[in-house]
Amino acid sequence: MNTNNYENTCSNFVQTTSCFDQLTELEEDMVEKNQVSVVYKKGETICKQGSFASHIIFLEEGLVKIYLEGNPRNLILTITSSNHLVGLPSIYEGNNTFLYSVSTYVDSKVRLIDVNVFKQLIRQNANFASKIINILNENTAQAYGRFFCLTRKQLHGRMADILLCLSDRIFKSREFNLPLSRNDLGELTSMSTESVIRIMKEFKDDNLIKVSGKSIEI
Amino acid sequence: MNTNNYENTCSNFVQTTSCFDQLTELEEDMVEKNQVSVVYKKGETICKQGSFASHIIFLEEGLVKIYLEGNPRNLILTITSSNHLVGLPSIYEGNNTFLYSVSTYVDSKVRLIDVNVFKQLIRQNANFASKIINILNENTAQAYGRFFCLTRKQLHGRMADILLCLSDRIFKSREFNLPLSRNDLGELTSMSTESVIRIMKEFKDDNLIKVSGKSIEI
DNA sequence: GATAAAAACTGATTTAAATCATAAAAAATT
DNA sequence: AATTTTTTATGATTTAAATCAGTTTTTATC
Repeated sequence: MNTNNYENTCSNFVQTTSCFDQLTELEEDMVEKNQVSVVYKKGETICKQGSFASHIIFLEEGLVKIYLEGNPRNLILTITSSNHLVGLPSIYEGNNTFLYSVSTYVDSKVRLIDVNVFKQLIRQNANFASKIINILNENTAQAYGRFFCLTRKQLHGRMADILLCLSDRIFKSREFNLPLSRNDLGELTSMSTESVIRIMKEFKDDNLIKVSGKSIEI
Repeated sequence: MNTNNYENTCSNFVQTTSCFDQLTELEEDMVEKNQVSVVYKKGETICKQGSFASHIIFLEEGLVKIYLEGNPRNLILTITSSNHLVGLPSIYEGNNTFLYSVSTYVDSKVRLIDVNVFKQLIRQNANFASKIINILNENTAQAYGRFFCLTRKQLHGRMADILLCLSDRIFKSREFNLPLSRNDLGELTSMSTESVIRIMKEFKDDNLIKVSGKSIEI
């Protein structure tokens, strides 16, 4: 990975959530007994920034946005797809609330794991903790990339970056149906909805992308 | 902590680096034997983004900036003072380079701890790993706050935020000698040096701050 | 299928902040 | 102490991007 290249910052790499592989049978059992499966419909909110974080969220299937609430506009930190852990930063001492809100773009299936069980697993299983550290650090690397991108690049660069990242990391195809609205793209790139529209139009006119309805081809 | 209040984002809270308290005597010994102490003069670079991260940096004494290199301008992620660990995000699998550069504002004393020893400690001591997770998560919380601040607030808000944070978290006084240049304040607030100067002047004219030389009073 | 509501689009206008140009002051170097 | 270099400062100009105002299209709801 080129660390001087602040690209592909909309989401993180596919994290093999191998952290669970580190658990003993007993520990796996403990997780099993202290989790619930929940299905969310498209557009629903899984967790709300500032509310008590009683559980860690494992996204089994679906697509969600992780965002900071702001007035009047939110800031989308990442788009996250299947098999990712969400809400890890809420497990540190002295903070038991969600740092961000999470809501779904499509129907999604999650497992909610008791946060205390999760903390206990970290304290008793160093290999598990080590994997969690890996995940946190990867998220940090991604956050820094986005940080740079949003504060130093201008509109066209930010838009291109996000479209490429969605293509590379989320949909893994040059052609995909984008469930994000223009407003969401705005909250993701930190620009106004009108600017998103204008730039998308320019990209279209320059034959960089093809748009028809929700379908986008790069 | 009010999670909807994106303030005080220049630095993180004083992290009691209690992570080392979790080590056994044997482990402490291992750290002891695999670290070196280095003294850096003001303005020197401790580590360079993209270079191999062979060690974790423990800042025993001093003041440093942690920043992403950019052309033409850098982005300062945080200002860090004594007793903090630096370079933790570099320890994840598949990445062995520094995510950021670090350089000193004042003469500083650091201990460089072998990264492999550090990784081993994490894998063998879950309590240690748990503390590291705490630190990482606190850093993440801070980064998100800054993220929001830099992308959603405008110049005056960003400047005020940084000055207050420096006062609260770094110097712990309403009056302090600021070793950062106007250019650094710009890289910290993501604005041009000229804008920093203009806004500082406005704050001065409005009697929000008093400036004489490097000394600032809020 | 009609109506309401939300999202997408377009052009005109405003504004925040960068850039440019240049000077003064402070710090570092000889 | 004289010099060069760096930092701070100030005003004029430009520019990127937001805001505003309005229309069209799509989606959701009755």
